[in-house]
Amino acid sequence: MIDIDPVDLKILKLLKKDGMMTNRQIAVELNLTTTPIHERIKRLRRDGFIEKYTIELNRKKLNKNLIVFCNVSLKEHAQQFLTQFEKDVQTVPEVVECYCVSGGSDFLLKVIVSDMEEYKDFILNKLAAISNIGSAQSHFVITEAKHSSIIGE
Amino acid sequence: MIDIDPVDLKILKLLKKDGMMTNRQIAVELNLTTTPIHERIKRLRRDGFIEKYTIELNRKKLNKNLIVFCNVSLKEHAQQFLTQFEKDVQTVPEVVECYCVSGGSDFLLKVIVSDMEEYKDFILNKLAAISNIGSAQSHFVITEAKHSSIIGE
DNA sequence: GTTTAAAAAGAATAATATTCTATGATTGAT
DNA sequence: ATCAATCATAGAATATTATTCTTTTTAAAC
Repeated sequence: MIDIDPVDLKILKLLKKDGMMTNRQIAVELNLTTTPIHERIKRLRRDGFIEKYTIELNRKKLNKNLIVFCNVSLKEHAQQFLTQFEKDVQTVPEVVECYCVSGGSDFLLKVIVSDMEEYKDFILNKLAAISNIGSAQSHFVITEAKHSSIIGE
Repeated sequence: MIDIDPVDLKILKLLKKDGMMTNRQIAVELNLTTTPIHERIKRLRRDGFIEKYTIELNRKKLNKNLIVFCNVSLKEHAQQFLTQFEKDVQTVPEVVECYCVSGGSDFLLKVIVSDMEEYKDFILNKLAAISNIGSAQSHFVITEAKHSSIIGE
């Protein structure tokens, strides 16, 4: 696994900010021509540094205005139960992220819904439907104060 | 604020999966021609449903293999202290996300670093340097079991 | 100083986006 | 029921951009 150089890092930062930047725009920004930019991006994609191109959606416009972090503990902790929970959680669209964590609980879920009523439905009909749930503690997001990337802002 | 129709939603899902899909590819997928696809995407961008085009990076390749959720409580809770903390946290690159939450603590931070040593440095030299910190409790991510979008998988 | 390899430049071609105009369908009013 | 108006889509022409190939420059090693 070879490392990336400062030029690669600058390209990644620019594409993170705007994935539609043309090779020419990037080239101007970095005082290069389009060819090396094109070759570098090709390599960064081939080697997996860039996993994919995607879009960022506006939660509010799509009527998903409530974020809740939910700490879940299981009753049984044998491996089969842990992996079963991870499997079950895949099928619940409200659960956007799921982490197996150390500390107070077994899993941390990031849940995104439209409002409190939909969250109630999630807890009562989706989460409770999963077997082996011991306890669940909800932390409602009041403000999303920061949302950045692993490479700078 | 007008609503989006099922065709718009399908376009958003396709672009979420692959932001580099050409209008023609999307058109073939949805049994349309390139023009309506182009017009719809232009509208979805203009109206803010699509916030931006971007790339997804590979954490491990970039040597960011440790995710930690950190519950932070402040000593003082007057508004000025809350907003000051939110401001301070912006300058710390290791903090990728920051939420003001209800429940046990004031803030939930998502921290991404290369390893435990870098996390130690974050706690001792970055977080502790911020004023008004009452307590901080770390939850280390063992497994990232799910990572999806607000529109389906 | 010469050789070698890597990176970048330049130019030509292929693919795509973008715009303009035209057609068909739907809606609302008379 | 008919007409006008609006909207979504289609088709075609143009402008951008990506991509590839070849050449030139740069840097390092001997």
